[in-house]
Amino acid sequence: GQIEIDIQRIEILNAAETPPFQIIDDDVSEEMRLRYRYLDLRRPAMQKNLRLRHHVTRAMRNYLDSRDFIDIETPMLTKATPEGARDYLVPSRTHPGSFFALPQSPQLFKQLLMMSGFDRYYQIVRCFRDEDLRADRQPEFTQLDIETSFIDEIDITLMMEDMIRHLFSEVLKVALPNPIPRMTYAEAMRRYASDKPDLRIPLELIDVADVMKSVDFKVFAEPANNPKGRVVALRLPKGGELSRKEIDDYTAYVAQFGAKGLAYIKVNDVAKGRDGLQSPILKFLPDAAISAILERTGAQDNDLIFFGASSAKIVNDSMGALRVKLGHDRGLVQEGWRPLWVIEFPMFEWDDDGKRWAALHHPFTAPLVDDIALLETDPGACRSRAYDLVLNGTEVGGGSIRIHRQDVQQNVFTLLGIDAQQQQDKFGFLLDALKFGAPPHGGIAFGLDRLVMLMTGSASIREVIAFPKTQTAHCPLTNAPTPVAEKQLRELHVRVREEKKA
RNA sequence: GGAGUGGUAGUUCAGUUGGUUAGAAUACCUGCCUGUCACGCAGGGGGUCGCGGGUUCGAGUCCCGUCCACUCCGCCA
Repeated sequence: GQIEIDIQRIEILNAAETPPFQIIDDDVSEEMRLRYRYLDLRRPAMQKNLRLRHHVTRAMRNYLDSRDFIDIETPMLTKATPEGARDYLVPSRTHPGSFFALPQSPQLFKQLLMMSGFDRYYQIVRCFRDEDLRADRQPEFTQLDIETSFIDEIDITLMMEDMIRHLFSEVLKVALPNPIPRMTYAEAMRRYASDKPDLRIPLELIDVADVMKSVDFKVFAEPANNPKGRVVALRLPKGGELSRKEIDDYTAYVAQFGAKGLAYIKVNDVAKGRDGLQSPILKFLPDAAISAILERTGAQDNDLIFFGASSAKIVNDSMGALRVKLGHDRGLVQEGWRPLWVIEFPMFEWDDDGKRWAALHHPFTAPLVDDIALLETDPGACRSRAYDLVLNGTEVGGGSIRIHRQDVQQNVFTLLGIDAQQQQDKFGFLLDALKFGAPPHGGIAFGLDRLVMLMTGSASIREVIAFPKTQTAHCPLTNAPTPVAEKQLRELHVRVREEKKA
């Protein structure tokens, strides 16, 4: 009611129908919002999100341009890769029976550009992965893709964190830590059971396998004595307030990560030792184990101590997730921005289904110089020159120094179970290029959608993408994907199986 | 592929142990009011209770299947 308009003349440029929902109201279902996305985008919150996204990409370009990076485009129609995510395929009209793949990332092209002498490349580029969706995963997403030559992991991460600080300072007027702290993968897994720890949550896991080795409780003793097992304690301050139902709900929560149960000890009066505790598992634990647990966790009156005991994978998956859930449920998440570099990832992880080693990052990642000998002797212990940038528990970027020597690249391919013939078929062009004086190089890719999601305080990347897809990778606005005319399919030499037709 | 939550008027939702004609708010339509600005007043229209099947004398409600949306697991080099 602050502006009064005295109308002299009125001309109707276009009549508007009543919208299907009240645009200013926030409480419309997401289904409706996506179906009428063009109306939804009128809302101030969405206008703000997309403008902030623009400010972020502008600040990225300004920063990189001032440091002599150049923006080079790479193909959208490219080659299907044997590893990694499922590809989106595009049939070729001119090559019957052959298909392009949309890029999962411009990884190999940007490495080739290093071999071409473009020693500072960047691109804000769409990537495609035909995998199931999540709140922070869309089948097409945007990344800031970067590659540089003659640089090591220290220098590139320092430059990149400087860029991220620049973004936050320019766009949000927020000063991020300088330097951004670094933590090895091993330490992150040990303390947080996660390779992307949310440092805002002041809860840590404590290893207790050593005191559980001889307890008369198989659930703890078996993994405590198994080299692939892990036994941890997680102290929840004031956790004594939890009801039986809440504890049952957490047990169900960890079950989805494969945990068979969730043991706990309620600490009523720590000064009384065993008598001050309450737990179904107390009878299995000798006094030495109990005092070690209380001491190491720093237990205080009215705390609850949870236990995870199983294979290291299940313990890490379940207790790492429980730590985050408890942090949110109990209001323990601290305010602010807690970026973190996670470094020295393992090169490989064992793929139980395929019975082979799989690249943790990607097959072009260089091994840590000190660990090169382990490639031959103990691949599982070999660390890589990979680094991830984690922000408040979300992976916002990841990269590595790459392999620039053909023989090392071939060795890694072989270790990954890619035989000589496949190496030539799938990556022959890379192996050839590495012969002609490939410089040492490395790079990183930041997930633009996730970064902007965090910067806008959004719960999903759909809030920062103008026209996102639903969980079934469907677009409610255009109804894509749709069947196509038989004529179109014939031109593409594609036949659709009858039972799959609508 | 799996687990969970939800699907009822244009929209957002309520709907009890299965029981008469499925409600509210808002939006919409008509009339009145005319210094309103979330106007107000009076009246009105509007429902395949996601879809299909079953149980029952009777289903929005119970059972089975299925589709859609969301969250998560698997998956995401």
